[in-house]
Amino acid sequence: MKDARRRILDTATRLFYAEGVHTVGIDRIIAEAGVAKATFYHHFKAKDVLVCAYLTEQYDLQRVALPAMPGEGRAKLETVFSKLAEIGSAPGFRGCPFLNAAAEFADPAHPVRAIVADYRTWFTGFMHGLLVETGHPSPGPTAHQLLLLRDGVAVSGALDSPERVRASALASLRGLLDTRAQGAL
Amino acid sequence: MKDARRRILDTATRLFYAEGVHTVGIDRIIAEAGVAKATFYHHFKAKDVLVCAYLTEQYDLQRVALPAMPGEGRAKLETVFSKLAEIGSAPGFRGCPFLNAAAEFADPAHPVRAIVADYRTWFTGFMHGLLVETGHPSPGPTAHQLLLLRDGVAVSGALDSPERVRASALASLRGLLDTRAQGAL
DNA sequence: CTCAAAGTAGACAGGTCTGTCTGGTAAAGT
DNA sequence: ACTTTACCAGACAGACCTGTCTACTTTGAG
Repeated sequence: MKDARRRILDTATRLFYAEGVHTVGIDRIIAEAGVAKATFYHHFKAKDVLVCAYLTEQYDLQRVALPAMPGEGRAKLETVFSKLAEIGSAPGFRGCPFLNAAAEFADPAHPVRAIVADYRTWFTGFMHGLLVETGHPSPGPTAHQLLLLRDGVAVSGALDSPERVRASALASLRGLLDTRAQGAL
Repeated sequence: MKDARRRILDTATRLFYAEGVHTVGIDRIIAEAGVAKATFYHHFKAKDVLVCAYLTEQYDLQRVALPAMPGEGRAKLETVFSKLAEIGSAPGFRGCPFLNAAAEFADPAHPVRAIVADYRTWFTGFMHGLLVETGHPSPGPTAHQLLLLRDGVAVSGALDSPERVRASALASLRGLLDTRAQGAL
């Protein structure tokens, strides 16, 4: 079967996300994916490579899905955060895969951290673009504030009761966009 | 020496925070603390107990330090977030110990997660109290929004360049407090 | 048809981890 | 003087981890 690599990556995605990268071993992945160990190491030179492949795929998925959401400018911002809050309050949500992975890899020089940094840079730029569309007076600082909000939604969705997340996310978004105190102080 | 327990906890705090809980082993802790293995297991029945002691101590420290900060009501809120941003942009900052620990313990029933949940409940209540002092019209939802902001500051301080964190934290705080769109939508 | 690529099963080496245990020392209270 | 408590040094068991290896089978392209 040609889809052994696909099965490995799907299984790893499920287990890494649900239980963490370090706690899930290769033996578990190959057992649940139904592949032999040699097959695994044929497709992925080491476990770290698999972890990077997992995160890169998540990055690629978001990079396609978020810009494809409906709306323009401010409406799209509301749609994006509404969707983020919906995901973050859904059952099975275990936080942002990038934040969870970064917490498990303390070394900032690790390749995993580079992928996380790339994702964050991309997300901030995506926010910046939408803010420029709306004619926001300080898109740079505000884009970073929206990154903070995104992180808060992801963390709180994983750790707190999910009911409040959606309301807080949208209220915060409006607070950040409507205030007159945008700049640094 | 009676301070073996203290040395163990100090060493564990330093290593757990800097490198993560799972990646730091008992052997490493006892070596750097300069204690025998039997001494370690005399004071802490298991590694998990040490992890809980580490987090509980961090919780206790914050529970004392934050309310003791200067100011009243809104001024205290600004002081608190200013301090959080300062810590979050200092060298050596590796994120919030509670969030990092929670990311390493996927099981919500684990004792570590209970400590994290307690901390978050306490922090939200602390915010709520300060908001009530300021006469804020919707202290409940806003307190939760400030929890999200706190999470964002902690995460971004660990993963992004620290310069922007302080400005974003205070601008976001003002945005959340000054907006007219507080409630759920 | 042939042959390389991709697959299976599973043993194995070498390392790390937690937690237990033995054995002995030092100090401190009673 | 005695006994308990805390401490040190380090061996050890048992589990688990990653990554390599042998040996064999399947499959698909040329």
